[in-house]
Amino acid sequence: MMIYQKLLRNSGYKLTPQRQLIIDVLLENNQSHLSAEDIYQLTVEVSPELSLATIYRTLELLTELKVVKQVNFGDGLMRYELGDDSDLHHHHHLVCVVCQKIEEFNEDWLGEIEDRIEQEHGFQILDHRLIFQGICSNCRKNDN
Amino acid sequence: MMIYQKLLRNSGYKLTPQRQLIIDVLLENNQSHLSAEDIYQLTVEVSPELSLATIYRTLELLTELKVVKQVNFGDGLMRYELGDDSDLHHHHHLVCVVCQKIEEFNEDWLGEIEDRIEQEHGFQILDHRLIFQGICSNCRKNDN
DNA sequence: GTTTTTGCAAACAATTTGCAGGGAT
DNA sequence: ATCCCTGCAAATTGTTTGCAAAAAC
Repeated sequence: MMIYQKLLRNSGYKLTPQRQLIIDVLLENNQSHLSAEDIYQLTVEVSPELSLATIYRTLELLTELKVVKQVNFGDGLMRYELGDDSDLHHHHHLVCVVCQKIEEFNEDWLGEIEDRIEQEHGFQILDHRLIFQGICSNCRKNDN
Repeated sequence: MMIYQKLLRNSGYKLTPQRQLIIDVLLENNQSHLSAEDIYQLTVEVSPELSLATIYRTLELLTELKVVKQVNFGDGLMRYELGDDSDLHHHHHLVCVVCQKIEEFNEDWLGEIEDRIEQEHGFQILDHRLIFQGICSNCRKNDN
């Protein structure tokens, strides 16, 4: 937590209790791809006065500082995940269309593909998003 | 256009003038990744009484019938593209963060990756979305 | 005591919905 | 005559913003 205080300070921001709480929630639910509303539901128990607006503002700030990354699964809202850049670049998602659960997996084979795209299209790649939609092993067992 | 009439009929729907017009606009702007609002702007010239609500309902219907596919580039609104499934599966996007232009490219190397995921995760893949964000060749030349 | 940061409520933008009228079969 | 389809306006949802008060330095 000292880490985050320092990180904010260095950029001219303060680690307020609200921001601390939001970061805590993100840390505790690391693999969960929380939405702003999800975070609100988790913080409201601890600190009912914390407003959704503050959550959005904090997430915007943390995104700017690269503490969190926004991910859009196309389900109508933004989701946020903690993580450092090096991880995230090789980190993708499997979204189950039955139970909506999101699995993660890591791979780095996009590297060579990116090289090819840069050569063939002259397109300088900064980031990518790869999302697979399908049916997870659990739902396949319960063959819905 | 007969094709679409048949397609709708077979599913119990009618090819109304409004639906026809929306399909025409999609056909004429095939590579354009139009949003609902874009389509509205294009139809309103021809047929000013056509409402945005009808466009949304038509796009929902066409999505259901697999005539169009929704694509979410994470820019806050849904975009729609015509196309048959076989194409779309090997069809990805390069989104320029400078000029917002969207290039397309086709590749099918995700096949082997999908096989691996199915084996390792027991996850049955139905679809995927791969989007690269970066700087297009044009914007690189004008070195912004 | 100035600068951040917050909570509240209002504003906003994209999309959806309820309903009553219009059109096709 | 029924059922599908449409336009309109209102509702909904996710997110952003203006402003005045509270907190941090």
